[in-house]
Amino acid sequence: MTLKVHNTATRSLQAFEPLEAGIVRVYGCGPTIYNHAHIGNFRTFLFFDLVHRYLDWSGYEVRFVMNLTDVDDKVIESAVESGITITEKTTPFGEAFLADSSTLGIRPAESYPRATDYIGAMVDFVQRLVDGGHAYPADDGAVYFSIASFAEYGRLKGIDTSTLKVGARVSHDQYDKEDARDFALWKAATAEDEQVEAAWDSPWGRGRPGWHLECSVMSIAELGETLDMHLGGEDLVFPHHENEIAQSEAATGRPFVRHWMHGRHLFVEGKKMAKSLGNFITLRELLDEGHDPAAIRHLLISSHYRGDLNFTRQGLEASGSALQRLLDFESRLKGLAVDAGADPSGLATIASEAVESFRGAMDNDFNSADALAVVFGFVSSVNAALDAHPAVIAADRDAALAALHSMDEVLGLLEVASASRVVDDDLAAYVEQKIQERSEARANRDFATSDAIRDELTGKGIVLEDGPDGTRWKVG
RNA sequence: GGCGCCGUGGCCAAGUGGUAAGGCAGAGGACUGCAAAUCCUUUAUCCCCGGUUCGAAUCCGGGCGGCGCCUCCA
Repeated sequence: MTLKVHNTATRSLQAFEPLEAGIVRVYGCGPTIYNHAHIGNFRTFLFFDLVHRYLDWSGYEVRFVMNLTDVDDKVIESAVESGITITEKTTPFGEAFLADSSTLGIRPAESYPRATDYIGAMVDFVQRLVDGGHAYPADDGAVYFSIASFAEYGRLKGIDTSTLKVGARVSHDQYDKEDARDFALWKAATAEDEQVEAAWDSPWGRGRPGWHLECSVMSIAELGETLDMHLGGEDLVFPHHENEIAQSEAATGRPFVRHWMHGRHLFVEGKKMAKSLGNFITLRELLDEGHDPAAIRHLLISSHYRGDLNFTRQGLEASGSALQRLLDFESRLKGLAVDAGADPSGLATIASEAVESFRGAMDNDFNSADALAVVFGFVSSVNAALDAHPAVIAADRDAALAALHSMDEVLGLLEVASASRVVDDDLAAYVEQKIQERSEARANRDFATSDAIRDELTGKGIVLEDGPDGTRWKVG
């Protein structure tokens, strides 16, 4: 059993092996924080989370770093419009992003470096490239990376850069590049940059870093010159990651990334999510509509990260139902009566087989869809076994519960669901008391009273389930 | 124009050579005072046409349909 991951650079599955045994260095390309992240962004970040959690679950020491881009064209433009500095613009959105991530159960990264905290390192990096003949200052005050100096350029995307339709969609007339394909490492500051405090001193005058530069500099600073994994959305393959490889390897002379992994973009109601289509959906909107964050998490990980995923309200409802099945199952196990003299139920075997199947699914390039199927197959098997064996020994019950929770350490579904379903003690006590009253009524076959109590609780969002061992309740 | 992806039951979605996981929804039954939860049964020759093979959803060729990147973008 070994973990196999899809590497964009080779377009094939490769056995994963970290550079340093037992430790995995992962860098994820994070969001640009000039507005709220949308659920498409979160599909990608949930993919990162699956990688993060599964590597951890597999026993690796995971060093996971994700940047927050706080200076680039969009940030500056947005700050100018708002009449504030880039820091004033990005600080609240950075906080909102981390809060949203937490709501979805995304595990915190080891650190979230921001570009503006690494300006000095970026200047040094650019200088290093200039000194090495891989970059040149131009008359327009910018410093460009010379693609001609890096023979491997285009390898990641698998393109021959000479065939690029240069200038087809972007005017290059305004730049003083030696080669139209060259990209900016450092840009000269404009009046607007100065206005929003997005300009710094450098050997080439006042300016600011180019977008591609930050990831190289920060990942190397935080994790070293060679990363085990570098994650991002599919849109970043070219030119962003291609440029990162060029500048990083040109500067260090070492392989930059061992495994490039890219997640597919989310669709919404059958269409690409785009501002022009007006179909951007933020997490906050969905929560305001009353959707459960755990159901959102379920939907966003219910398809393999490299496959298509069309986000629909209907699908979200289905995910909510699926999640409820999981919660009911957990509740059934927790409330299970144990009997030291019970016959063998086979639960321990079912549990260990499920965990192994789960491992197999996740080892296959983090196939969360398959892993989810394993979990639900496990649920069915155990439910059937429990129907056949009303009482089990404690070890069997504990094995089943442990397996469920172990798999959930990776999927994070029950974890998120329980976090959003905390019931205050007063309500819990009230419900317990009502259930007691209802039990007495039922014992007297006073079903009118019994049903009245149940209806009242239903009105409060409490669902009752009568079983042989008493009445269970849950937040519906 | 270049590079690439996808087309599996009503909906969603696994499955890369041996005769189709899982979720949701639907139907029938069991259980229940009635429910809920659960269980059982039930719904697919995998877009089409050829080819390779003892055998293909899975490989090859062609076609039809949908889509992505090549530009800031998760």
